[in-house]
Amino acid sequence: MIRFTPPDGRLDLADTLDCGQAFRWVCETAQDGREIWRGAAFGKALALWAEDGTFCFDCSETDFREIWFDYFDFGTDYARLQQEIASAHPLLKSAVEFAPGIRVLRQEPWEALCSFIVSQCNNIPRIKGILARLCAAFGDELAPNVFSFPSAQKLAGCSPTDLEPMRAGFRAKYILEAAKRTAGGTLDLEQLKNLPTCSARAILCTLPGVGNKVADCALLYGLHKTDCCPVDVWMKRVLAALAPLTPEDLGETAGIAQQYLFNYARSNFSEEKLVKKL
DNA sequence: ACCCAGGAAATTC
DNA sequence: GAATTTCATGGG
Repeated sequence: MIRFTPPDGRLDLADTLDCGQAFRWVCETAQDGREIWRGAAFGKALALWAEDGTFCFDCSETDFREIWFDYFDFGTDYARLQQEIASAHPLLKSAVEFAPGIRVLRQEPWEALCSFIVSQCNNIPRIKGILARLCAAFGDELAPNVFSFPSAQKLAGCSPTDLEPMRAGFRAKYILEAAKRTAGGTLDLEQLKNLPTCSARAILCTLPGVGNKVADCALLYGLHKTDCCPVDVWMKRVLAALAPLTPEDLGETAGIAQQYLFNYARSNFSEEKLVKKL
């Protein structure tokens, strides 16, 4: 078990693991009242919780160093980042102060792409359900009821009928096509890291069912292209309040600013209230 | 029956 | 090119 305190002091498990960037972390309240988060990435399961002002990672030291340190982006100074983001606009300052414990995770590229293909025209509880069923059916059980995300190779071998029980609806065919291209080498997600963001986005958008928004999410959450700023319905509303500021004005970390804004908007305002406030 | 959901793709102006 | 309509599924 590893005890770790982020050098920048920024980490809130609930805000980070359940703010719409990842869909597979689940919280369980233990008998002693601890809130334990369980999940998996890069083929490893993890349980973690807050305790005595620090964080406990139930994993080996090797896994912490090689996987989880980077997954939680602990190498980045979020205190400094937040200062810059907040200075750009009063609304951004409010958004950062509302949930300063959010960090943008460095997830697996393939899982991020699949997850946001599923997110299209869908709601968060159902996105979670579809992905949980997908992983339980085709992933490996790494710990009791904790599964790896199924590889592109594994899913490429599936038929639409195989995916029916996942209840992904019309998105199932998009998953299969993305899996086939990735498994077949036509699409190399790792190599997209080396390309400029706009080139990588253009390649992702050649996938059926992938438009700018899904591509931006895959780039931000899966390839950590922090200049990518996914704009969904909530962001469109918030951006109106930032005008004449645009995502491009937010610079190299626009994607991280976006995460604070998205969370702030969804947590605080009903649609009418937000529109009214603008 | 009706409405919506972290959109995409086609069509129109 | 920007604005719009259509498409598409499961769950409440």
